[in-house]
Amino acid sequence: MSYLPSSCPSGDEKVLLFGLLLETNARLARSLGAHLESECDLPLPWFEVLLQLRKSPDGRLKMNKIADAIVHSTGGTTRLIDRLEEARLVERQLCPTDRRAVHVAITELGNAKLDDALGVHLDYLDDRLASRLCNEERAQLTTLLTKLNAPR
Amino acid sequence: MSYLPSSCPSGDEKVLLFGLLLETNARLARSLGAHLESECDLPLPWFEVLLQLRKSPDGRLKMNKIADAIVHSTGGTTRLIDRLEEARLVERQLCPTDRRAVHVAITELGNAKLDDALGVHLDYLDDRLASRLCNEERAQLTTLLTKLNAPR
DNA sequence: CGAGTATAGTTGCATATACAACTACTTGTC
DNA sequence: GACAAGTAGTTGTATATGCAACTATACTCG
Repeated sequence: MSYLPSSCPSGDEKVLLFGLLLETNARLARSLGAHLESECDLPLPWFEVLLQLRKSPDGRLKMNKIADAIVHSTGGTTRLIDRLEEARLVERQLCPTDRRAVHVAITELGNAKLDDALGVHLDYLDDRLASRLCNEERAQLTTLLTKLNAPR
Repeated sequence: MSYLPSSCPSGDEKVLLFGLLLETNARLARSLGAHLESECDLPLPWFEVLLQLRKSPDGRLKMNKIADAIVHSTGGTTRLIDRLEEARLVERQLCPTDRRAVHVAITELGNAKLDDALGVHLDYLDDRLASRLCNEERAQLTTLLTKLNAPR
């Protein structure tokens, strides 16, 4: 036995938009992850960490900043950084002003790996982003997502 | 020791847009998941399954359609449906025309749960979507994501 | 200064998911 | 109609992640 749709708005415009966002993101993340993994042997979360470190002015960030930037729990981030460190792509450093804190710094090997991965990523983006959205549309999307992402 | 950014384009416009998409999605999914979990005791993936079933004209879908719709592996979907079935929110049914296939149908209890969750979800969306993007912006976003999500 | 509170990070544990191998069934081809 | 190839779903196994409890350090206010 199955039951037919009730009157509740499963087809509501906002619900659909939200679902579309989840789905689009999941597909893109999955295909990028597969690319990076197969061509650079680099899991997507590792790539995200390296990218955040590169974006930071001195190539290092504290654990909690990384956790926030990549939207992981701090516990998960600890383990993720463990794995990156074991692969010599980053290293933990003492924070001179706060002995609780840890600086995570990208290594030379990490930078090389990231350069490699960025090459693959840019190709991927040309294929997957630029071929579907023109410059203006991408700018629009950036604006919209920025609004959506803004804290209240 | 740490190494400074190389010349490679970590700040490229497309790279940033992609990162913004990942981050926005992760934050939204996380906060919605927490809401649904705390207010309806319903994990987000369960909600996604129920929603897909509700959207289907007769309230049932085959395993592989579900897996595709929610962007999971088929193995992962098997276990997810196991859990939903154990909670009596869905049930597996024989497919009369293909004995390999399984129909997953939403139950009365599943429908009730979904109604409940949709209420919470709509409130969430008002707060989180509608307060940041006006109607026209949401329509724009839908268009852009649809293009981005389109198969090649 | 000392007690209480807040913050940074790690760890034990539970769980969700992916991947690959597998079974069962179906479809196409000769 | 039988064999080959393809498809639907499940299962074994490995792993990544979250949550909650914990340790260690820093801050605040009397």
